Amino acid sequence: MPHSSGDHPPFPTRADADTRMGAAAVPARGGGSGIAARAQAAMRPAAAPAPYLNGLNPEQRLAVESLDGPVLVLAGAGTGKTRVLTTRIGHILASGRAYPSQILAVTFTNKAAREMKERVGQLIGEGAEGMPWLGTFHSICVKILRRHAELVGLKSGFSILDTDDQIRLIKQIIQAEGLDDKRWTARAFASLLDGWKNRGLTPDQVPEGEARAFANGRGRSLYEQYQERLSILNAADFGDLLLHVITLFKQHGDILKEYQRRFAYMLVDEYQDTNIAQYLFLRLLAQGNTNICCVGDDDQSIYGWRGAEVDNILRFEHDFPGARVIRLERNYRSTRHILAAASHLIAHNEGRLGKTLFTDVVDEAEEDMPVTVAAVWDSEEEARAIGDEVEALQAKGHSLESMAILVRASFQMREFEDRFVTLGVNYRVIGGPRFYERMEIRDAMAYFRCVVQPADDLAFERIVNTPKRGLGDASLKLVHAYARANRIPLMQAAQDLCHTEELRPKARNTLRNLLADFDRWRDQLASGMSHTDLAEIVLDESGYTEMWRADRSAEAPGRLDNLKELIRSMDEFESMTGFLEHVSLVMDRDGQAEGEKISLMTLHSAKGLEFDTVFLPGWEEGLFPHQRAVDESGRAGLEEERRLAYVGITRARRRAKIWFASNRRIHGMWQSTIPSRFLDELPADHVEVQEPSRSYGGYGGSGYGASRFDTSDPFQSSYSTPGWKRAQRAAGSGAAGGSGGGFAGRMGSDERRKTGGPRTIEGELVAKSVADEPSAFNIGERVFHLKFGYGAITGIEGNKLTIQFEKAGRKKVLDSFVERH
DNA sequence: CAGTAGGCACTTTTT
DNA sequence: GTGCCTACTG
Repeated sequence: MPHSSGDHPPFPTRADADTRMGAAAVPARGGGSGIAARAQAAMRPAAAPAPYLNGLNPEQRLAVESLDGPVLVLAGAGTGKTRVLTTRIGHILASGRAYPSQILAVTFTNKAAREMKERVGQLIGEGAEGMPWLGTFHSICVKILRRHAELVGLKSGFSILDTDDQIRLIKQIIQAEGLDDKRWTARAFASLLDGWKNRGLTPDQVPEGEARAFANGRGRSLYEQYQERLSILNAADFGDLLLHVITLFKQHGDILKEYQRRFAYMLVDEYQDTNIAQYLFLRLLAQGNTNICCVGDDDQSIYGWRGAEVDNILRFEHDFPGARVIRLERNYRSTRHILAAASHLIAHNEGRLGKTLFTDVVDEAEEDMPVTVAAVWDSEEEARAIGDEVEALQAKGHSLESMAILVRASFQMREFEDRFVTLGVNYRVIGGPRFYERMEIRDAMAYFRCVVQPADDLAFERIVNTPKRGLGDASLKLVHAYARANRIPLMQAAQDLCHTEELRPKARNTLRNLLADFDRWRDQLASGMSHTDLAEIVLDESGYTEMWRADRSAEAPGRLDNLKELIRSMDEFESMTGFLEHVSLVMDRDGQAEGEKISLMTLHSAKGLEFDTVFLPGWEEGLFPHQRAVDESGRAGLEEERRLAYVGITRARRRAKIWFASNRRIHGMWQSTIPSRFLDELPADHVEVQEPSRSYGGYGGSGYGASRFDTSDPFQSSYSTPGWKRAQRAAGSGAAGGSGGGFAGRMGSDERRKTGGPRTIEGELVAKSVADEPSAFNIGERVFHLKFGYGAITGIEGNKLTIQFEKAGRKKVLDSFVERH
């Protein structure tokens, strides 16, 4: 369908209005009933161009209308990506090209799936139910697998293991192999396994070298045993959901063909986050039908560490011959300063497709604010200063909802929480442990699983002695051995053992009672009791609720609340089984929106969100970019950190405020830090360096730190002057003053550490936390420390010193941060 | 078998 | 500094 350039306004006002109005912490919603009505109108036969296309800019429109063949939409931050996706679906439907059931639309998270469902629903004017194949990779794969489970060695009712179950299962296998489970931890193997599955590797496909590297060459055999156990348990882990489908497609061409035929159009959101397995899945389907549209932003790929392959998006044109690449570069979210800062920063990455974002967004209410960078003495002052700014903005009438603090690592959150509690500022932490990952919820779920699936060994193990019933290791070992010997589920083994003399009478009795309980609950469920009532009965009669009621700890009441909430949420499901399936796939819970609050989260969980004001604390070498990312992944790691910085800045609509501290407590020890290299990479024209506040120097301005600090770090003193960039570069090549640690070659090559010598790669600035040599200091020596001043050494462990400071009290510090006096 | 003390490690997180 | 896991002891 040819499109003329005259039938839409040059500047799409709708999306613009959306970003301007929304103060809420959610992506701008597109359209309302108006669009729905227009979409419906569009479905009537008419010669006029479909009205739902009206608000789109030329590139967006092209992306919506290029329906045939592979399309890659490179959508920069804030360029209306979701809108394109949903409108494209609407367009496919409205133009009568396919039925809703013929469209495969995959997202990464349940949240994204939900949002898309909602928006498509609005667009086409009907409930979300019309799109059975809109969902996450995992939920779609489960749907496919349930139909063909037998072909991959499962039964259709297979259960899905969560990470917890997975770890416990691996631990059992490692122990059964007689391996040292401290040297070869279950956690380590789990992540190895995860990596393999992310790459679509079945046990026989794991490269020899990698398989050998674990447990003295037994990696492959462990993987095989693990899969065998899963098959016996009739269970699959998250990785399997994709892997099994890939195997299924590869081994059964007829089935693959069926799905290729079924999916007339395929859409993929956040393509830069796909891993190899997901890529293979798409690739197999796209072999029969090339109408695949992937939307993503290579600059926002921040999940490489969990298997995402930026390469998937970088290689798209190669992988899908004849692909059309459409760039969305008009940004509807941020002011020019924010966009310029982000673009300039990300331009330092090499491995990218390259986009040039531009914007017309202006903040009329205030003068166009440059991105600000502010220096503070330590993390405490950072929290104090940001708290002050939050209150100042609030006083000017800005809502807390429009602000967010984005940190690199969750340990940074605590100080802000403390500060907000003190100030009485309402805050909300986004991310963190999910509802269904809480201990009490998992325990409760395990009870339910045992009722529904008597063969669910992992669930049974979890609750057999929770609450404490006196069924300890000894008794459990017997049950285990018996179950394994007879290849039967644990519960059945327990049943059998109750009729023998092997168990101690007390344990036997307890066990018999527990099994009788489960039998009774099963009967009740079978005889028509509602699953919510049963759930309540199970938790009460098992003594589980009582356990928490009797618990005196602070969390106990909250846990009881969570259990109530769990039971309440079961109402929405038809059966216990339906509920369990939902929970294993949808591990999140929305809600908690009440009240006006500032949001506190990691940079990772901020992706996809936007706020008027974004605070970005902790821009220091070692923390951001994180030392470990650089150490473990070299240049690639650094580039991913930079993308994270890009994501952080581009979350801001109006104000982006960056902070760095000169001192931070890491692993319980105070360390001097220097500003992040990312600060160097911001364009001076769009950045304003804030003068250090009066409190700079900490300790009530006693001054002993500040004066010393100024002279000891050339970069610091010059940061607030126009020549700050040059000054910092000078600091890079010259002496690093007393701030400790070698400062070798900022932005060096990505070569791994040279053999021998101290670790000084890529501007290693965080001192080593392990001692290579005995400390040069002695107990009793008088020393000087930048942050704490003078003190005497009272203890030494390697390079860690315990010092009694004259003003600051007793602290543990690294020896490289003090000097003799 | 259960409660407690010392040891260790500690980025990011979805399904 | 703190939380979590393990090993020891009552």
